[in-house]
Amino acid sequence: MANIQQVAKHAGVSVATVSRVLTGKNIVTAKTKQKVEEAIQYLNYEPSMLGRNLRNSESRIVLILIPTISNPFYFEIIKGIENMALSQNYSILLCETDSKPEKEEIYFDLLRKKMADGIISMDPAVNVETLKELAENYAIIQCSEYGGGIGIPYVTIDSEEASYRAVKHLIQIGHRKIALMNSDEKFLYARERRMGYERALQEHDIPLDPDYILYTQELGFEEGQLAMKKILKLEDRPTAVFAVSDLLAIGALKEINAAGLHVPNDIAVVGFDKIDFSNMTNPALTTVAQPMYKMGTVAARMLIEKIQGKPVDSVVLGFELVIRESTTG
Amino acid sequence: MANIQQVAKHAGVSVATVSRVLTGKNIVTAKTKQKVEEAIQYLNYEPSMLGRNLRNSESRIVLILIPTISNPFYFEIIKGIENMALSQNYSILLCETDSKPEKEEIYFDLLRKKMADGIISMDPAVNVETLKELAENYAIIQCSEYGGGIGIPYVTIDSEEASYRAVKHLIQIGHRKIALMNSDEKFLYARERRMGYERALQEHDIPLDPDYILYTQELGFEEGQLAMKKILKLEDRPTAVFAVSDLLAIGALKEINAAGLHVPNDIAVVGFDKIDFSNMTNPALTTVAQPMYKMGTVAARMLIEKIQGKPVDSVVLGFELVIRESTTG
DNA sequence: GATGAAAATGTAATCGATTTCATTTTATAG
DNA sequence: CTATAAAATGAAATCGATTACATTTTCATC
Repeated sequence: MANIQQVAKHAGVSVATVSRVLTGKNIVTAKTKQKVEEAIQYLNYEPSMLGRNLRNSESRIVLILIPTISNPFYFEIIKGIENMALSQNYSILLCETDSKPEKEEIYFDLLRKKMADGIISMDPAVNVETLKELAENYAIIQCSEYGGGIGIPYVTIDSEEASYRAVKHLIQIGHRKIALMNSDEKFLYARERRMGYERALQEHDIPLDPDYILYTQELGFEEGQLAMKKILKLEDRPTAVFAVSDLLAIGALKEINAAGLHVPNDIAVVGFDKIDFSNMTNPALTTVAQPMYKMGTVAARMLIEKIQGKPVDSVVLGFELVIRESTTG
Repeated sequence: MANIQQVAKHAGVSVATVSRVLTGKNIVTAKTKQKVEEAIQYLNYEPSMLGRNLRNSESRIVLILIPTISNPFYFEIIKGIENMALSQNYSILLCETDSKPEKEEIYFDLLRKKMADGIISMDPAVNVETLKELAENYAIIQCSEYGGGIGIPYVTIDSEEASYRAVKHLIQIGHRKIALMNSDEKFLYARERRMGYERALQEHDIPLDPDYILYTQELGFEEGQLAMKKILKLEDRPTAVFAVSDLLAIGALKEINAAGLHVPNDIAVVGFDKIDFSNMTNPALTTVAQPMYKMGTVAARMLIEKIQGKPVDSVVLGFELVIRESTTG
């Protein structure tokens, strides 16, 4: 496979001139340009990014950190990131951490070893201390999930308000016994969503029942089933469930069905995220739609600006409550 | 950020010695080794992969080509590939082609420009001619979907047999009017699955009804709904549907429910792939389980061997019919 | 202590591009 | 036609590692 030397030789010019033709930024005579392009064609030459990247001290690769690839919540975000990144000639490397520090380290190392130019972290479980430390020397953006007050720019939605609106919807259609299926409150968004839940209840003078608040380790289908099993065993059974992820809600749905109960007549269900599957279930799921694609493009743009050394500010995007069959029948 | 020169200087040795300590393959005195390690520690040095990769003429990155990230079918395969790759110090770059040649080209270029060492293609829509051409100079493996007879090693299952077994199951539980929801027969696997379907029918003297065979453009939920709508309009309505992907089957499920019919009492449904969601629906889906994780690890191993210049042979893995509520109630 | 082989280390080339600075060529004006 | 500025091109340094080859050090042996 040809290199730039051979192209230069074949075209009868110096490597500098070939490089000028390649990058297109410098002035080259039309005639020389043609000679060079012919040589490139003839030799089937493709410039090596290995050489270019070393010289430019960049890899043009950005890392996306997600806890698991199995949660469809990330799809649209990833698409947004990818499209923005590709348009700026960056490639994305998808990094599944399984929320394990040792896998995280593998990808952090890629950054330290210059194999990546920056990170978009969507992993709430990520080691915040390490992230903060890395952020001093490398470009890092938090997307969707974020640790507040650690000085790393983020893009997200107002979780408290979204949660408030979801619960308010349930109250407005007549529910007063509403369960909250939340994730571990070590995550900021979990605390915010509980606060929104409480605010909606308080506003309508509904007393808080601690039995109605459940915590799950992860946001998956099985955890939703498990939590729903517990809810169904409560003496004073709730008439509605607000789950902080669609997968949890879908698990709940399945469990309610298995118990021979009807959604939404016996128990109404609200999810969070508006993943594709939320529309495929029976009944279709009422859910909070995050602007995922937008989130992705914004995060990518922020990261690229950060890589270029520009200052970037955090962004809070809007959301939308999508009302479907699981609350209105 | 420090480079190898500075480490060498600080440790009072040559860069060669530092490199020897880094790679660990050459003999270095315990004393010098310690000096170097202290310098590395002191300077917070991380070797740059840009330099190393240029010198070694490798990127240690492999590409995974998938049509869309939204189909959960790819999850487990990707996990398999990733784990095997990581264990061999490769990183994976997930490439969504949207089945568009122009996006494909972006990723092929990464290979040509030495930014990637090889490709695992799972995209049946991939331009076979280009792929074949690339395979002459680069390491390429086909996974799950493959073009036969083009000399590129693949790992897959026996689609014809799997399809045969799925349809046979439907026949054994009493069905004779069985629809096939297939994808475009430009894909080899689609042709193979139709053949399996026909073989099962023939074996039980069930005449082929062309109205019972439907073709969809893609393998998603909406296409399943659409196809099911058509099936429900048939005068002589089938009592069972075999869909060549779980997403199609889930779309069918939803549509059957919407029509007020019951699965499996009115219509039984069988899917293909055993994606996570096939278990989350109501009722849970009978489906053909592909050994996806295994497929991923095998494909990754094959690719790495190919990169190392070793000869590799294609592999056909087993499958399993998972019988659940959508056929047996 | 001298000898020679083996072990440890150093020097310098190399991977393949980009870019600074120097040099040559071209164009413009007088 | 010459002087001069501007444009085009080339030579060589550079990015940061690895490694072939050369050189020095170590150490066992006599």
